[in-house]
Amino acid sequence: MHQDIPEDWLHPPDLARARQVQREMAARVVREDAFGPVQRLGGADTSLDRFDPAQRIFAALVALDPAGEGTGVESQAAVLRAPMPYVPGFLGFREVPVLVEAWRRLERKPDLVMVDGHGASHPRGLGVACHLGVALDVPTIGVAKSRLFGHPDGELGPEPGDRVNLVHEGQVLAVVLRTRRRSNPVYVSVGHRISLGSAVEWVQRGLRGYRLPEATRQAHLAANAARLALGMHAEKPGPATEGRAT
DNA sequence: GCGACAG
DNA sequence: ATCTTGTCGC
Repeated sequence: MHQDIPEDWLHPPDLARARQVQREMAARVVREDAFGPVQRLGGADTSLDRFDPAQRIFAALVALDPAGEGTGVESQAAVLRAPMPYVPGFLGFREVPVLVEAWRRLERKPDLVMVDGHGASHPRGLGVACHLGVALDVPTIGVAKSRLFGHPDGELGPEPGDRVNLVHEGQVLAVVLRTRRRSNPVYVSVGHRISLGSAVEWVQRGLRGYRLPEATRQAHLAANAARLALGMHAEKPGPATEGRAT
């Protein structure tokens, strides 16, 4: 029922092709609200150990009740060998494949997903949040903890709720949002099938007293837990080292 | 040529 | 991204 994802969208042969893919996929990003009632809010994040000789990346996809106090409804994890090293601007090619695997394991798919990382606030308009959203054709929001591209419009106020636009050549790429007093801001951007205004609203609505919205916060904890749990098993160096989790 | 550079 | 307890400040 779900179309297959083009091979190059997940595993381009080289960086030149990857860059080309990003431009193609960026053209498919929908920056308007295109989703129904959010009965389940998703959170996506990955975890890894720099020194893992197996180069594994653990992913977690969690589903929460948007109105709940953070109680996760479902959580799925997956692990894959890193397709490529980390290169700023190409994070999607490292994280999306394993995130897609975790997504497929969810029994019931979230209606909107908050991804840890930038969305459209990216050099070519395809941060990991857009990448995942377009690949799955699912509504996503990018919630990053630091800047990648563009510059803050002005000075950010100290109060929770204060915000400034992240701009580049007159275009608004994201909203730099103060979610907590005395905490660094988060960068909220369009992932897919949502407007920037709605993205910011959802992030604010998803806050539960921490710097990050509960969805990505829980995803972070789950990805970490998956790594610590599954990471104990001795990995086998095989030709096709593709693992699973749950 | 020199910085900047999500996770 | 991750290694890590207590501790200083609001």
